[in-house]
Amino acid sequence: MHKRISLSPESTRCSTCMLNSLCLPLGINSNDISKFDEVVSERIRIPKGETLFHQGDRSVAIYGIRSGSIKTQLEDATGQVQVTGFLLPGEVVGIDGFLNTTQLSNAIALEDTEVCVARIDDMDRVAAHVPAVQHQLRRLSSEEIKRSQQLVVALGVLRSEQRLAAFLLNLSQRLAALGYSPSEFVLRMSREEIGNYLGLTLETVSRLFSRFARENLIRIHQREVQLLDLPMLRQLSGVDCG
Amino acid sequence: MHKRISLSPESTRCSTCMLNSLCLPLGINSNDISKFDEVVSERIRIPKGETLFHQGDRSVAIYGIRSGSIKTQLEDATGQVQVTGFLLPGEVVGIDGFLNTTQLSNAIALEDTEVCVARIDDMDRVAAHVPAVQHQLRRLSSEEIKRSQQLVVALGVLRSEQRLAAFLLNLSQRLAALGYSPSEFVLRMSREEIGNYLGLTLETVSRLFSRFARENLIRIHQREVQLLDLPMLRQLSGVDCG
DNA sequence: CGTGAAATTGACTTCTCTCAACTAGCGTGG
DNA sequence: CCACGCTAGTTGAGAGAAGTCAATTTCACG
Repeated sequence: MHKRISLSPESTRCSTCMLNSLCLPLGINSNDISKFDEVVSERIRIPKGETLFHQGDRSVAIYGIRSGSIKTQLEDATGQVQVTGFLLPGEVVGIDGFLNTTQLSNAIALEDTEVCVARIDDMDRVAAHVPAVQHQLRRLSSEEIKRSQQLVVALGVLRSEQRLAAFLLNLSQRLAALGYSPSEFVLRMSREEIGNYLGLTLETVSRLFSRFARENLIRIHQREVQLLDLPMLRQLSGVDCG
Repeated sequence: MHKRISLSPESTRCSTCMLNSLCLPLGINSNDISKFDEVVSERIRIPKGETLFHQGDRSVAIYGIRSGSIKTQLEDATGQVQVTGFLLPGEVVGIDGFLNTTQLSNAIALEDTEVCVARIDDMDRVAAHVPAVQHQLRRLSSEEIKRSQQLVVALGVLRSEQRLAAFLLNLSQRLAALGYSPSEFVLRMSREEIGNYLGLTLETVSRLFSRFARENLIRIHQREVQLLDLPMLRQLSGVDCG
């Protein structure tokens, strides 16, 4: 199993975490936030490429990402992979499993990653008498469904270039929310992983990056991206145009 | 608004409904099932083509389908449509909205349909002191995520023929659970709606039906389908092959 | 500095869409 | 009851998008 870090009183807890306004305790006031300190008992370190949980595992917890990043993916019997999400710090992994008794997806670290563990039975116990926590679980479930539905729309109605543009914009926006540059970042995933997320081959992803660069929409060198023309990318993605 | 039918004591209630083992009260024992009679206060009739709720509406209830069928779809600003599901009797519509404060999708009747209304505040009130009901809501949320993820996989990794085969098999299985023939049924949706669900054009759907018929996998005449070769369809869908 | 994985690029194939013509079936009203 | 018109569905031809296979290139890492 992964390296577990028990949280001593002097460790960073939810109440003192920089990410608490984005992560598990989102929208919970400072009185109730301490309830999360009660629930989040430990952290786990997951080295790059290692699995946090497997599809089919009994669900024991949900995980707030403290640093690093995680991909979730579904695998069928034939070994075909559909990546269902790339999660960043402050985001929560394992909600789909929380609602079920077993995990629906695999969660794999894209880089060395640290996650805060909120055990399901602790969550349930606390939620029973803290409506804010209950509400939070519902919000997280709703987010999960929205994310999934967004992906359905991308795969169902967008063309490849629109999917990739929307993907870059989505990342940009989420990184901005974390205080990073919205226009310059490093992709933590390979072309193949992007392809498995967007329902495209790695070659198509690579060609599109090259084309976007040729059209001066982005600059890209390996995994370093710079978004040069956000308005044009937005228009291309077809998400907002009327 | 739609025709509302208040439920008098002698009306069919959850406790006496044929569908109760599939619908809202699934897996709830006969003691607790009467709690649903408390929650399900009325039924609504939705004529074919009419909308049960719109994307953006404040969520007030979840709906168990008593008869008929419903499609749910997302629409973006450009009017592009992604159908996210076709729901049959005994299935529950509006869970995504239940978790949110507003509806995420539109729900439209494919034929004259009757739904049982479980108001969210009633549900929450009852759930607070009936764990079985709470558990049930979680189960329904989980089902919703699974459904959505299944669609993601279909759109992301399956080819058109596999999508359509999987679609037919899925319908077949759900109809069988209702006691209908798994091999002979009537499609309640148009080719275009199937296309909008599977991320294909109506022409592609039509061509695939013709091809399946030519290959003696199915027989199809307008909306009447007969599945002639279930094993072959299963193999084609790629869902189970090793 | 060499090796291997990841990424790029090209040539070609295949799948799906688009546009268009045509057909079948259904409902309405004369 | 039939005729008309409308909608849904089918089919074909051609275009365009994305996939496949293969050859390089780049870069990270030992």
